[in-house]
Amino acid sequence: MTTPTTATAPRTDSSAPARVSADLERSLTQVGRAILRLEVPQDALPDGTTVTRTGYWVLVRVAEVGPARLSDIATTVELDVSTISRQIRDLVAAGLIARTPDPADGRAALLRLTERGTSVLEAVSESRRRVLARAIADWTDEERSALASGLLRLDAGLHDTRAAAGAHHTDDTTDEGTR
Amino acid sequence: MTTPTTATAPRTDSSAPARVSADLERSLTQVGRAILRLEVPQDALPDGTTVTRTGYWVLVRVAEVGPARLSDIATTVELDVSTISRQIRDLVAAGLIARTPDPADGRAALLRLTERGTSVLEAVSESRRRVLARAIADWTDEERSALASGLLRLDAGLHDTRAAAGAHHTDDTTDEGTR
DNA sequence: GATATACTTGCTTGTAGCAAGCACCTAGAT
DNA sequence: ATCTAGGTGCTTGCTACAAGCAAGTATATC
Repeated sequence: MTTPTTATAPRTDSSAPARVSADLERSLTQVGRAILRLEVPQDALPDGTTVTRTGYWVLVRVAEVGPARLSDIATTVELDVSTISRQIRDLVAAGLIARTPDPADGRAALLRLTERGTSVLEAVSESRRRVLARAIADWTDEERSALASGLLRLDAGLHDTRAAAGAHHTDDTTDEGTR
Repeated sequence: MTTPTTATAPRTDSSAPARVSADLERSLTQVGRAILRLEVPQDALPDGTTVTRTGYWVLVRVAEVGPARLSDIATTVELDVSTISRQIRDLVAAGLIARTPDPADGRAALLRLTERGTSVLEAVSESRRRVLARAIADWTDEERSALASGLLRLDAGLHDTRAAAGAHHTDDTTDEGTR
């Protein structure tokens, strides 16, 4: 890292842009792993409830997109329907999500958080925010919001990139399969 | 930790710090998922080689910490030795990592990248950087390096936080098990 | 009735931790 | 110097979660 930016590129072209790009790749990967691993402090949950990492993320999205069908949720979280199907199955069993038949389509069901789901989601988010808060305790407010907005923007960019790739090719470029 | 808590009640927040904190949690989780999912474009690899997400990350770290023992690598990537053991096993089988007996300790082996490992690592990083580059194509250099340094700093903070937690309790707080 | 869509389920692969085991290393007691 | 006890480095068996693809079922739509 270090990114001292001092002495603007003493070396050659491999300088600023390339290094920043490498730093980004490196730090994003690292932070990404750290964040994902940090997920879902179980002690923030009531009694016998258990929420997995992906389960948490699904709760977040269901809360955001309101009553929605399973396939819509799959789209917003960018995971396969089958993955979401199982997640929802478990969350429904845990009483965190309610499914009501879609009046407009007998095949589909509308999903929404239950009250319990809402409070569990809030508890988990709160707990995660606390962990995060500790990690950025000595930052200034500007630094924090700069990072937050940078990330939101990056996310949007990644999303667009992927959408564009999908549109052209339908295919892959790093798709998931990893097979 | 000097909670900002500018007067405002903890509940019904919407005050700047609280919102930034929520934005961060939200965007980090999202970007983290996106990044992890993006890993390892297989078409960037030579012939029949396959590298998994975690495998890539292990390569990165082995390259960084030079010839090192398995347990050291496990420490730097913050994963269980058993997980690393299997990853290394596969990477050795793929010819990307070489293990030589540690002259100082008959139980251990020193791990380092092979030439092939180095070039595979480079190819994958390069490819990932390209994807990333597309997502931030219209950013200014300042914005890019601001994000990169913010992330590096955040990562350091998370790392410290975790270290501190571990020191106190040995415990877990969200460890992996999620059982 | 034929085709398309919404969801589920079976299978496979990868990720990850814990626990138990084996091989080797280090020290202390004899 | 030797043997034995305990510690350390790594591997392996087991479990659980995560996620995609493919095939199936049920419902919609034409």
